[in-house]
Amino acid sequence: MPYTYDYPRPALTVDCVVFGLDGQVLKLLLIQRQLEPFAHRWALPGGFVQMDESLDDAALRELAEETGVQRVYLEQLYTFGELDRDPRGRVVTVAYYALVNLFDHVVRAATDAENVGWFGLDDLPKLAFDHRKIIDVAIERLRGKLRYAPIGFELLPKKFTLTELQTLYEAVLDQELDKRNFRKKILSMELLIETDEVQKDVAHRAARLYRFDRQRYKQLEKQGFSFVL
Amino acid sequence: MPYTYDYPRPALTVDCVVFGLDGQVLKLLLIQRQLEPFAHRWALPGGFVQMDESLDDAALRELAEETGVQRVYLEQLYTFGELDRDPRGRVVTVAYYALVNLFDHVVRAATDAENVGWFGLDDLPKLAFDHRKIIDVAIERLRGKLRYAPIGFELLPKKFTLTELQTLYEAVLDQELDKRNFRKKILSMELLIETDEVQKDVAHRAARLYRFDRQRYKQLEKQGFSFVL
DNA sequence: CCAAAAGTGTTCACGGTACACCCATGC
DNA sequence: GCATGGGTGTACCGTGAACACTTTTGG
Repeated sequence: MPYTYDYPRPALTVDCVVFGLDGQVLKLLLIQRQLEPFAHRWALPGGFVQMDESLDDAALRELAEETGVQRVYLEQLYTFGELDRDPRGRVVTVAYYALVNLFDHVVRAATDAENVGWFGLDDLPKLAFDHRKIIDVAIERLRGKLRYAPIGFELLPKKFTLTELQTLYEAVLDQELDKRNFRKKILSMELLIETDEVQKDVAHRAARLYRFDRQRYKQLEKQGFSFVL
Repeated sequence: MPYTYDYPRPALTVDCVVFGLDGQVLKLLLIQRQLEPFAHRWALPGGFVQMDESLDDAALRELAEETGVQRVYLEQLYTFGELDRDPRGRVVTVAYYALVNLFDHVVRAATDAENVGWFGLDDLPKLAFDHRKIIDVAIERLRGKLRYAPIGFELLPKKFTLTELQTLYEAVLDQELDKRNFRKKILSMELLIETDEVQKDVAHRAARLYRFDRQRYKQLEKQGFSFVL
């Protein structure tokens, strides 16, 4: 036990709230804990920050280790430091949220996770620690940010239809949107590239596929443009 | 050295970016460090998180101890955890930002601060650690939030004139606003209470004083109202 | 009576919203 | 040919933006 300090230090962890879109439904990626405390309880993927990695790196590492999810949009959410949030003692956690296309990521449990799974927001199991609270903060942040930043695209495949995009907005914001107005608005921003492909294997007229023009967004952003939907 | 752990732990600090309005100018509260590293260099008030206090409490305590500032609007900003941000080793800091009315707070240096002072944003001294970067993030956040939340009032005295309010917005957002439109907009929200007092000791027509109706805002907020200016 | 800032109304353009029908495709 | 979702245009209204003059007060 070679690690001694002049003053006591809280332990530092990271936790990840991973959102994924499953068709029409927004889901969350949870792991089932193998170890105490809260063994067998579902929880956010996360773990201790190591000395040789930044916080962002720690979040990415834990996510990959415990769930197999890699290369995701990740953003810091909030740092939770209440005194009683972990029965083992003082643990401060830096929470992140991530957005992924659910079908791009085959999840698999590993290290100290005995199981991994996607859960609908209205169907969450009982959670370890204060993870329920962290999730609530993440949902609030996602809702707030979706309208003012082009982050919804992270939840979709690279090529998507306008209806998929609209459905995503409706799912996250939990309100219906007018199809014509939605299309006019999003197309008028000129941030979507119309591909020459259409949907396959649908039992009706196939919809056109679009890509998000990230380059163009970055450029417009520099010129003071701000995304609003 | 009685504090021993199985694994190494980063040290955990809090730092506060305190904004204060000095007439027309937005200023920042800095302390001059007494101790190494960066002795005599200017820095954000802050310090180590203790085991028996939450992060918020730590921020408030450090602020009071080092600068004498108390009872402020305080909000968590971001957590900085790069590997090389402190020459003493791995230190993660949870940054906060605070808004105060500069004239309400007589600052005084104490504990490990050898000096305290207000600095205009365009007139900041060379800063310790990555504090310059933290400040940049705080400014960006303040600008972003000012238009979508009624936090500007925290920078003003309890009773203020509409011109003072407008000047504050102009100072923070760094853009001129039309007087008539500004007044129409802010008054139409019905969040200001017109007092029966006017300015004193001015060499021209005295302006009416207003108060922000916090009660009413909280109520409207519950009903889905959102502040936009 | 002059300087300085307070206070106030109207017009115009644009963007958000509401709304309904035809089109293409697979079965 | 029919069911299913894809795709489109227009009218109205409200809000944001532009803009200039009168009023009050102290010195």
